Amino acid sequence: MTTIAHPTSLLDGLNEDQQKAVVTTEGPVLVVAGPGSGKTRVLTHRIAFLIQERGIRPESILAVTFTNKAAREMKDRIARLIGDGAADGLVMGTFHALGVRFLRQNPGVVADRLNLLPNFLIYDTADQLELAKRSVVAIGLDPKQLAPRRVLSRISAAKSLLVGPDEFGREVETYDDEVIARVYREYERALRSANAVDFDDLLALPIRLFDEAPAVLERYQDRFQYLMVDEYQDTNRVQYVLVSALAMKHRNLFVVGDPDQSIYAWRQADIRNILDFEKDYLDATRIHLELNYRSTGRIVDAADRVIRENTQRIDRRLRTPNEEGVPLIVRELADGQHEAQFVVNEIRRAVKTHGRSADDFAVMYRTTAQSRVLEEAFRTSDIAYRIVGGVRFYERKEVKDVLAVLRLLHNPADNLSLERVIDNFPLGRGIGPKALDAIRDWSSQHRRFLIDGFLALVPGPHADEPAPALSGQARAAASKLGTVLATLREQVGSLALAELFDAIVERTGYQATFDHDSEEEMQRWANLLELRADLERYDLVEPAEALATYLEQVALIADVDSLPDGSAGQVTLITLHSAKGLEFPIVFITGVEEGLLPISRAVEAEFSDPLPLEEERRLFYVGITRAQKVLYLTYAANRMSYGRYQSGVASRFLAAIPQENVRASTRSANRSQNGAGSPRLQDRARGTLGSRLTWESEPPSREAAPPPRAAVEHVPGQRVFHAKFGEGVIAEVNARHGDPELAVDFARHGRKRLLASLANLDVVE
DNA sequence: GAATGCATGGTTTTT
DNA sequence: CCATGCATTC
Repeated sequence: MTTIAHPTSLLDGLNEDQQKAVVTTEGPVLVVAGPGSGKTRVLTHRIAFLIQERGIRPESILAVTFTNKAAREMKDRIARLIGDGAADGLVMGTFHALGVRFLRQNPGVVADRLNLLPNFLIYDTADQLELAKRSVVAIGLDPKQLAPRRVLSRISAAKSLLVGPDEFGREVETYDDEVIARVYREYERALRSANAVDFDDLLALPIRLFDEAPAVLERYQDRFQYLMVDEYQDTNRVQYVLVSALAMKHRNLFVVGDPDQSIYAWRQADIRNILDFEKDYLDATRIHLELNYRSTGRIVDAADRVIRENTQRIDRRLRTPNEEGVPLIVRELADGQHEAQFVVNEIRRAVKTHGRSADDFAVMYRTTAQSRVLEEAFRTSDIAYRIVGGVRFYERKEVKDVLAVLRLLHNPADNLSLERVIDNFPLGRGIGPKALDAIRDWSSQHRRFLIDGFLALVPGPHADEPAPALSGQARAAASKLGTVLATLREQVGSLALAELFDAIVERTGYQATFDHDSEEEMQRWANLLELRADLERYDLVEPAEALATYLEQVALIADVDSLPDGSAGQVTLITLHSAKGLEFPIVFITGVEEGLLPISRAVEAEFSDPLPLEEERRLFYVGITRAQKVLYLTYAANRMSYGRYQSGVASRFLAAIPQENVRASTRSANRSQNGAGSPRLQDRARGTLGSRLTWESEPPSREAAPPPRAAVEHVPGQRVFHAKFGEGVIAEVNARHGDPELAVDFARHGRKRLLASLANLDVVE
């Protein structure tokens, strides 16, 4: 082949192992790729290589990624390698997107065998929870006794293991199992009667589809000659079965993963999938990518030392050709607020003095709850930031409300959405439980959808048809709702989505409920306008298809998917889980404390089951290895949880990091750096004399609490930070009595008058 | 049927 | 702390 004499540009700049991974196109291949070892590069170059050098048609290639964002970026990179359009037809996406695709492409079989009509909806986590709750009630149990959340996680786990309600029922061991089996059965029934699927179904139903119609599977097996799966260590049983089935014919299965980055065992991810790959495929080629090109020597070394403590791993050493870099910065802060302010200050300093851009930074944390305090600090600062996850846009009440109407219009079987509309829209007023029961009776009697009961009450040509037994006010209210829904339904397919949005918020009276004088409600309305803008992007889509396309896109969107691919000039606030696969020049990992990282549940289980603790350590490892240049590790001596301060200690994980790689500083070092030494005794005396008011936001533990300090020279114009009020600017200083009284303008709380000795202000900058 | 107020329990992590 | 759910009241 000519490619040997003239090495193709697709191999340029790749090391020997990476090249091998690219050119080994035939047969099963396992790539064990450490963090920063260029696996995305290998994947993109390999796909480009298959198309350009091996002449494989793009539509014969299937690549599964962990997020839509990863898919998008890889497609872009491939286009850059071999030109726009050269990879058209390549199928690349998440497992869930792939699952939907299989279901959508086979509407006949899906309807006949799986009982799903083509307009089926994908229920999100909140919908699932609601459905689980109703299922608990439906079988005559109390959701307070049997937490829907727990039931749901059991159901989800079962589905991930391809265990249906029947099999689950057959294998019950305890009474608890038995009850859950009954809920599971009801949950499935309700889901199907709503013509809906949940996330787990997107993976499990394609497998049932293939079982029911082997010809369909064969078609895909024939088509996808080359399969690639990224993040293989985080696949679960269903995903494993799906991949195995698809790859069975051509056996060109290329999987990439890193057992040390397996962080989804709680989601039924099974690390054995990657560990046993060579048992499943005896002729597999194994390639190791161990050279880390991402991080400095000190960061790589720290990561290596940390992960080395795990027992459940293949021994290997992470190395880097990169320079040693600067030491890691480990810092203890007084509490969560100070931790957040420290992060903000460090970022501001680096931006000002080192010319860093905000998007060079990521702030990571274990639990989403931690993002609150961080956000507060960023909000009162002048630094642009972005939170990945948290309260998801599509989960906001007002957004879900309008989406419920859209979903109902698309899928009239969606009773959950209909009831949401009744509960939350002005139009639903006057329709109470009694009226709803009557309509429900009618619908089951006539074997019609619930929504049809409302439509049957609409005055007009069908007035002679049987209608639900309602009278008076309830009838009038239901009829009115029916009329609006009927009108809206007629407009689906002809109106553009944004216009449909307008019709909805207007005709249902929803828009009128927003109070213009309430800042909060105007924010909600702004959210809806954002939704409207989102809908406008579908103007180019065929109106008949637009609604279906939009709803599907909404359902499958992940938190990180909304992260712009390029730079946005914002600091990224993100959970450690979501950060997997990303990289940033400067990373802060916050809350590196016992109970948080590792999370308390893992600590509690430690002696009976060490695996969760090891997963926590892998999570920390994932976080460390996101950093390219600078890594900060912070923890707080006191942290607020459930409204109370609890004192904390540094995470055991920190102990593994060699001291010579660290520039540590204790809280007191941190303090004295802030100017003046600390005349603690005096101040403490004054502090106890002072009113409780100024102390209320301080940790109750006097020992652990930072002593108040004075002697910091305060001047007007100075930017300061207060644990409770956030950032502010000093407006006046009145020093008549030795202990200066300050007037501070806080961004969020307006002007406050504080005594310098008690306010415990940190000077910003 | 809606508005208000109190009690309760919950935070791991996400497609 | 907070969000949710239930009870009380009108």
